[in-house]
This record gives sequence, C-alpha cells and structure tokens, in this order.
Amino acid sequence: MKETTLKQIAETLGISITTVSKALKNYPDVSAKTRNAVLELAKNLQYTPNSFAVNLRTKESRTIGLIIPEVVHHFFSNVINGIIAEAEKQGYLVIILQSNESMELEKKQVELLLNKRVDGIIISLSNESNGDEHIKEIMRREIPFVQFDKIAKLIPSSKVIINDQKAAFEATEHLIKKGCKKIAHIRGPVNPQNAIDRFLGYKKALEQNQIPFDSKLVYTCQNVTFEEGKTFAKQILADHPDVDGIFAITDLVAVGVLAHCNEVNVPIPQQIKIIGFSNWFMSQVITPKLSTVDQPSYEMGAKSFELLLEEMNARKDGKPFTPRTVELSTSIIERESSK
Amino acid sequence: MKETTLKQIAETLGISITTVSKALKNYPDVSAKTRNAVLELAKNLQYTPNSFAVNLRTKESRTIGLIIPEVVHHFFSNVINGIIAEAEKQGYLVIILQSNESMELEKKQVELLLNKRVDGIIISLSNESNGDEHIKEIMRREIPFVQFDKIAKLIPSSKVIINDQKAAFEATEHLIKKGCKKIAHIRGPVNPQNAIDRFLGYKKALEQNQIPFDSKLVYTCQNVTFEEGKTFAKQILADHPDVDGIFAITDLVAVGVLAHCNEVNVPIPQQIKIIGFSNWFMSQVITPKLSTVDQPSYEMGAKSFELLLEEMNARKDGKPFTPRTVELSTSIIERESSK
DNA sequence: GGTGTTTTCGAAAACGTTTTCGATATATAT
DNA sequence: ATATATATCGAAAACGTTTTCGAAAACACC
Repeated sequence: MKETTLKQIAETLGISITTVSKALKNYPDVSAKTRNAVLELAKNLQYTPNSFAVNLRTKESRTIGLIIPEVVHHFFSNVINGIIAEAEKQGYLVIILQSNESMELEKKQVELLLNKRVDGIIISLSNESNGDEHIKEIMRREIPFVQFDKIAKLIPSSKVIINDQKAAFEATEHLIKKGCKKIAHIRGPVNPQNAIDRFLGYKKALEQNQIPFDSKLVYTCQNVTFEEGKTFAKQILADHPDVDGIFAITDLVAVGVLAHCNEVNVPIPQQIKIIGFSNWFMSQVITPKLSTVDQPSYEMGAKSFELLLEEMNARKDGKPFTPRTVELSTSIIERESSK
Repeated sequence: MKETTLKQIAETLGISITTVSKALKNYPDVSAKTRNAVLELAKNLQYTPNSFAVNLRTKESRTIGLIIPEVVHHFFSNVINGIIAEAEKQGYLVIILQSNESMELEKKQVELLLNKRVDGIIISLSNESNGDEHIKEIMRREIPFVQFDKIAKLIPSSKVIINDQKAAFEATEHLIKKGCKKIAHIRGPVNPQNAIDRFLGYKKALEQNQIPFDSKLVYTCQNVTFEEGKTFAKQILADHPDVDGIFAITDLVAVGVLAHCNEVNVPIPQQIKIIGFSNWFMSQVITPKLSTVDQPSYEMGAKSFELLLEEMNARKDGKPFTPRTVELSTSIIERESSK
C-alpha cells in the first residue's frame, strides 16, 4: 500500500535512481532500452513523483494563492472561475482565502500564503485595506504579485482593473440622457479606490452636464449589502422626494433600492430611474430588470493569472520584470429600470 | 534576500541544527538560555519553516482539495465558504477545482489532487459521474474522503447530505396543501442521486395525497439553467394549460419559470403556484418572491470539513476509521409564489 | 570519589527528488 | 596500435526539516 518511488523502480530494475529519474524526464543520456524498461515499470507501478520532494528540490509548488473579500459574491465567484481555468491550463493549482473585508484577516491570509511558499499571489483588497505593511511585505519578498479590482494604487505591482471613473461617468450620464435631473449616488465605503473613483465619475458627469453637485445626495455604504440598498432608498425618498435617478455602487445595493421602491409602490423607471454596477446575474431576472454596468469578471480573473504567470516565468529565468497594468473595458447595459 | 533556515540560525549561534529545531518546537531537552537565544534570533531573522521541507518530512501538506461542479453557483459558493472557514480554523488550506459537470474533467481533477498529495479530498459529483473508477481510486489509496450533496451512494465514504426525498416530498405537499391539484415537476438530469431522490419525493407526495402521477408532467433538465426554466415553463403552459403547481429542481430553474410567466402575464401564484429548491439569494428579491426549500449550504461545507478532519486525524494516529453520514435538515420557506 | 540521575546537546538518518560531474565502455578516426 | 569522440551510466550533493538515540556534562547522594 506504499507509494512507488524512484528507488523502488531503480532496485527492481537493478539500475541507479539517477538513471530512472533521467529516463522519466527524457534526458538524452539514457539508452532506449533502459528508458523503455523504466517507462513500463513506472506505468505498471503507477508511479507519480512525490510532489513534496519535487517542491523542495525545485523550490516551487505550482500553486498560487488568491485572496478576495468574499466567495459568495457574483463578481468574485466569476473571477475565481477565470483564475482557476487559466491556472489549470498552465498546470497551476489555486488556494483560495477570504478576507471578509477585514484588514486583520487579510494580513493573516497573506502570511499563510507566504509561509506556504506559493509561487504567486493574486489579491483584491478588502475595504479596510490600502497597501499596508503586509502588502509591502509581498513586494519586499519579491513574490510574483497581481492586484485586481480593489487595488492599492501606489504599490508597484501588476494590476488588472477597469476604469471605474469612466464607467461611473457613463452610468451617470446614461441616467442624465434618459432625462434625470436630480440623481442620487449610493457609494461604497470611503477607503476602496474603486468606490472613490466611481464617486468621482458620478460627480464629473453631473458637472459636465450642468447639474449642480449636492453632497447631500451622496449616501455611503458600510457593508454594501442588499439591506443597505433598501435603507438608503427609504432615506432618499424621505429626504429628497424629487430625486429622479439613483446610481448605486453595485447591483446588490441597486436591487435593494428596487425592492424598497416596489414595496412602497414607487414606479420604476417612471418616477425614479436606477442603474447599478457589475451586471450580477440577479439583475436580469428581477422586476423591473436592472440597468447596469457590465464588468468583465471572468476576463479579469483570467488576465490576472496571465500577468502573474508572466512574472513567475520572468523570475524563474532570473530576468528583470516590470509590472504591467491592464485596463479592461466596460459597457452600459440598458434594461427596464432606466428606460 | 535569501530565506532564513535552521542552519543559518544554528551557525550564527554556534549550536546544532537539531537544537535550533527543538528550541523552536518547545522540546523539553533544551535549556531556557539557548531556547531564548534561538527564539530571539528566529524572530529577528523572520524565520518561517520551509513548508516544502516540512511537507516532505512529515508527509502531510495541511492542504485539502475540493472538487465541485461550478464555483459560480449560489449553493456551491456558500459551501466553499463553510469549508474554507472551518479548514482555516484547523490550519488547513483549500485548493478548489471545478468539474464543470464533466466526468472527464472531474477525473482529471482527482488525479491532480492525488498527485499533489493533498491530505484529503471533498467532492460533490458532477452530473455525469457516479462512483466511477477515479472515485474508487481515492478510496483504494485510503485518502481521507468526504462526499457531499451529489454523492455516489455505494461508495463507502463519509457523506454530508440532506434528505432530498423528504425535502421534495414536503415541497410538493406544500403545493398540495395550498390547493394545487395538477403539479408539474421540472427535474434534474437522470444521473445525480439528488435529482432522483427529489423526483421520488415528488411522486410519493402525489401518491400519498391521492393525486395520480403522470409522467408527462415531469420535465427533465439537461443543464439546470435559468433558460431551461423558461423553456419548460412555456412547454408546460402549452402542453398542460390546467397545471396549477410547479416544483422545480432548483431555484435557478424556478426563477426561469417565474420569468416566463411574468412575460406572458400568467399570474403567480393565482394561476400557478411555484416552489424551488435551495433558497438562492435571488429568490427573495424577485417578483413575486419565490417559495423554496432552505438547504443549509454553509453548514454542509463546514460539516464536510469536520468529517474530513476526523478521518485525517484518525489515519494519522493509525486508528481505524469508519465513515459517517451526516444528514442536515431542510425547511420549507413560504413566500409569495405559493401563497 | 564513586555511583546514579538528570539535564543538555548533537550526529546522523530519513523524507524523495533533481542535477552536476566524473567514470566507464563503446565506437570512430588516425 | 593509439588517440579521440560519443554514448551510457551512477555517485553524490543538495533542498530543509524532524526525530531517534547516544554522548557528554552537570548535579545529587552517600
């Protein structure tokens, strides 16, 4: 019931471990005869190299780490999908860890991965985090490293992002073109770069369309949940009954807004037009269907791994590596909520 | 820029590697003086044991593998959540692989994990799969192994399941109690045990309530998608205009049914009452809100890891291990679609 | 000072692989 | 025949840790 090793093959064949290893790896300095004998016996004994030993010897594990705020999230689970798929093609396995939007935990997860000696790390920062010590530590150790979506701008790693400001600008302008005059914005927490950028895009769109910006029309999420969407919708209706457009940081929140409006019979899109962000699956099955910004989540994952692979390969060859930033494009999806 | 090793610490302190190792692991046979010296230097040099070496030596990687049909799925992402959370508490990392509902791929993923020498494997079978060779291989190698949700009944491993038949029985009976006389069932593919069991539960509920079973009222999904839900809804309305209840294999399909009914203005629940399965988040935000069977997905993940841990620990201690099956309970959630 | 006990340490083997480099043996050329 | 090139192999080191076992040193006791 023991695992087959090179040693066993070598002994039964009466040759050295070295030769067995070479035969298996197609080294040129082993005769066809011995090679075949080794290959056959290896097959019969179902030999597979002990990856622990290989890891130790080659100093790589063909495993990467991924840290995201949460798995149960349409956007992130799609990203995971893209990363796993791309990684698998290249023979890499993926360890997934969650930060639960906590910087404390994120720090711990980074340490776990560092200690595990993964070949590379991909991360989307938690809301509390922003290029702190633990992120710098990754850079210091020169572990191949890619940030996506929620990034620390100042950390000079590879990055995969969308142009949040531009996308938010377009979303807001979409509402304006549809006739909205007074548009509220439910924004994300203060820290994350993408919440900031989306807010700036919103503001810019107002300014460029001669609509005065009013900070009272901006509501800030703590946890970016469905419930917050409902709460803020109620608040907006109470504070500013003449609001005719709402741009929410993400579809989940927008759906919360929609749910509240449905409950209190505020007609959407007649009285208020709504647009979300990220194109969650849910958005196309609710009533009314939610307009949103399509964000290529699968591609974001795939591209993130691609950049990571570039760096891993470069470092393996001892070549210098300069981080790259890839910006993926977004598009407005018009559905019933802004018709 | 090199990693610190036991050797380095030993040399700078002028002691042996053995003693350093023992000091760090709190062996009793090292004096307080040397221990402290080691501990301090280790801290200063930021020593962390090389996990590749530890793996090789201890023959365990503190890593487990998880194979599921797909990550982008409300149920499975919740399970992942439960597994990762529980694993982390015990110092285990989780490698996630997808079978994409393909047996071919599932087979490959099992091999990957086996070669990677993970300490244990948790799996939910693809629709095409049912205890085939690759699953038996896991058992043969005596790798700690847990199946959940979609299981191969005949494989004697630990299992975490719900009583699909009972849950489906209750769901169907719920519709009956609400007055439905002619209930259609959109079932899952032929292979998976849980699709079979849910179908049997549906059938049994009809029989026990003196409603004749009609195989023409059973529609079989291929891919269990939103689109299939829509398609079958259309078909049901055409084939059997007098159907007044539909029990769908999962919420995603039920939402498809709902979407079609909304499109063609079939009033839900007045004309047809609908119940789904799994309690996806989506179900509570659509119109009308979907009745469903709540399935404790997070707990399923957590429990799966728990059982795996039991087996991993038992095997480590060389103790015999007898697999356990844990059945988690479900509950009917009544919402608008069956009022 | 002898005997026995306890404390503290380190040599060495082992985990299984990869790779370098040198040693044969065989073939080719002069 | 000798010298040179080529084909085939294996010894050994290395990766960094853990653990067994024995040795040495320190201490106790009479």
